[in-house]
Amino acid sequence: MKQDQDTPLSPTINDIARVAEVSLATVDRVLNSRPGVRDKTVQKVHKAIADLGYVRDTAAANLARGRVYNFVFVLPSNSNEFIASLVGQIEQLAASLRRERTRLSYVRVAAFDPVALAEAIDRIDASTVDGVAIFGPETPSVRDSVAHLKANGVTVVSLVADVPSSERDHYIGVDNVAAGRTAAQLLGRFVGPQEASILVLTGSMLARDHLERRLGFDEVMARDFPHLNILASLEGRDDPDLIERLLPTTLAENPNVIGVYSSAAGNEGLLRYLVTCKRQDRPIVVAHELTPLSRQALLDGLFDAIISQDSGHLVRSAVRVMRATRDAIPINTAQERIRIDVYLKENMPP
Amino acid sequence: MKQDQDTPLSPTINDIARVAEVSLATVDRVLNSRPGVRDKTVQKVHKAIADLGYVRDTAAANLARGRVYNFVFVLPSNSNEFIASLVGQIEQLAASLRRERTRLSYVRVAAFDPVALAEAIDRIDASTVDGVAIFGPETPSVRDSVAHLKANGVTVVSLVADVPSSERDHYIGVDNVAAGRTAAQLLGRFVGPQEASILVLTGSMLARDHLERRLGFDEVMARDFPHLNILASLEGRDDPDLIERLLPTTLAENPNVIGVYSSAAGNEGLLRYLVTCKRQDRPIVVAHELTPLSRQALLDGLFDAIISQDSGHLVRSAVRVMRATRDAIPINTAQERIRIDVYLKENMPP
DNA sequence: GTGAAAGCGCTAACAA
DNA sequence: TTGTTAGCGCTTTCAC
Repeated sequence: MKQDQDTPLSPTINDIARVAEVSLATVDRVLNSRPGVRDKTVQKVHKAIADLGYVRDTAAANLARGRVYNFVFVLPSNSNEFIASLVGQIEQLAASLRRERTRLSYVRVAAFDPVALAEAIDRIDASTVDGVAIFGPETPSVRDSVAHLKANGVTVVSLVADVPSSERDHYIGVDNVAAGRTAAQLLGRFVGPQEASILVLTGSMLARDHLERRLGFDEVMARDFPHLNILASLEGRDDPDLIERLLPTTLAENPNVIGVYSSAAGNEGLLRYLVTCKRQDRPIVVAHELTPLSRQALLDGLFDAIISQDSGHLVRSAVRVMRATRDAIPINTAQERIRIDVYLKENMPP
Repeated sequence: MKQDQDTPLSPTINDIARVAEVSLATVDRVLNSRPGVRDKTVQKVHKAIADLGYVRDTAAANLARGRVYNFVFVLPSNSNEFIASLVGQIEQLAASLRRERTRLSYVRVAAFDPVALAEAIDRIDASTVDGVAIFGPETPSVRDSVAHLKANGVTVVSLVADVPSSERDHYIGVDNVAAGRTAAQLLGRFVGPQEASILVLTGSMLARDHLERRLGFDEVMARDFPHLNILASLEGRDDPDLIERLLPTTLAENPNVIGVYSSAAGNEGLLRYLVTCKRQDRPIVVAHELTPLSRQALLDGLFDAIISQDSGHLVRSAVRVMRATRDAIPINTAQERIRIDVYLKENMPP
């Protein structure tokens, strides 16, 4: 390519029709692989497409079709900052996507409740909805509901927590095992070489993302930091109050804790505990998700690092992937890969 | 919004024309703020737009306009992996943007050479090019060339290294001061509390990005790690061979170096030196830009962390910003902010 | 099996 | 100052 400033106009279906000596309608039939065209004609058209290097103008196609994309997000109803930020991103993107014939909406479902989730999925009207992005636990009933949606031609992606055995078209979220590994590497390096204990706060071992993080964390801790003793997880159910209550007891039983990995939501409870600690007794803390609270904690030196995933990217990526799946065009996997972001107070976005 | 599955069709200019009791052409004139419409009529149309909540369909507008975006990237001609990856991203995106009426091309210009850069910019044909993304040093002659382009209606963005005083419309790249700060925080924590020296490798102090990184680095080192002695920068001019030659001398003169911050390109030279070190003598290394070479170094334990910026994101962002500027539609600053990525071997993309 | 023609939402001559 | 009309590239009846 290099500098190619002259702009040879792209060929259109008119050019193809002319070259292949058929009508526009026939070209269209071939392009959309609709039936009712003789094999020989199909070949002619394909040849013309190849010869001219034709690429279809999706915008024009969607305009003609009158296509309006309608996507629904299904989110947990417990409201922590991460979910709130997801909601905010959906609403913001919904506004700006209006000019692109794309409608976004969301429904909320009780957290950690597979039955409610399956019901919510079943309530989605497959005739008006083009795609659904689901953030929730995976169970057989959920899988059935997803399969049913898909059978009705709806695109389904999983969000934040994958549901690998289900029928989803794509997973939009980080590799949670790798996120756990990253947390371990960071925390292990930050606490230094002394022998001591590490506390892991988790949400629910039913949540696949939480489980995977713990797996990755343990793996790297065992491999690279054998002098550290990893305590059994504290299940906080993403509930700040519960966490605040559980922490003092656990830490009293284990006076040797110099590091904490907060692998789920509920940072607020942890922070309420941390501010009560004397400066020099405070453990090194690695937590998840950059939110107003955790960013302040980073600034204040209460947290030492944050592992995060960009909620804006999650939402935009979900929409792009659902749209591309709908249009049967390829997706840019590099662009859609959700990064495991590492934030220190120095590289936080403003 | 919540669940809003019924899809009320968006109003079109036809609806506005009907409500405002004017013709399509008049609505169009108002929408594009073209002259020749009575004030009163303008008001009527604006009222109808507001009442109906109209948003213009950009795809249809571009189709009708027959608009084809033509963007040119100006890149340094010295080829290190980072620039190679930028080129790869441009070529890849160019291919996929064909379906979106957008043409991408690039020109290469001698690195660290303001005169050549200004000449290259002057050679760009403002009548066929809609936007230019420039990665290069800022000098008065460059500023003049940029101003000239802009005067001819071309959108100009700076890429990777900002040129704040010039006339560019936007800067696409990381905050390099913050990147330097991040490197310092990471390196300072990783090397531990012992008194020792840190070596900083830079490219050229003429390059604004390199300079800014050094500033940020020094700032945090002085603030948080006063026990570390930061040596004067080694200017490697992004040249692996030069770096490989300079390193042994410098390190012999400063036997106490336990950490290296490689703040520019030329990692290859550093690596050639590192493999010759005995395992236990190797310094802790924080480098810039995730590339095939640096990712392997991370895996091999030769590098301890990488500060990076996503080349795919840079290129996509540049294109989106140039397009939005051209269409005078708002840009999503959160989406266009280039992250300061921190990579450990655990969170590298595959 | 294939083609002609109308139309998606918007723009741009050209008239009036 | 305003309106009419013919497209942009593609899809979709409805004929043949």
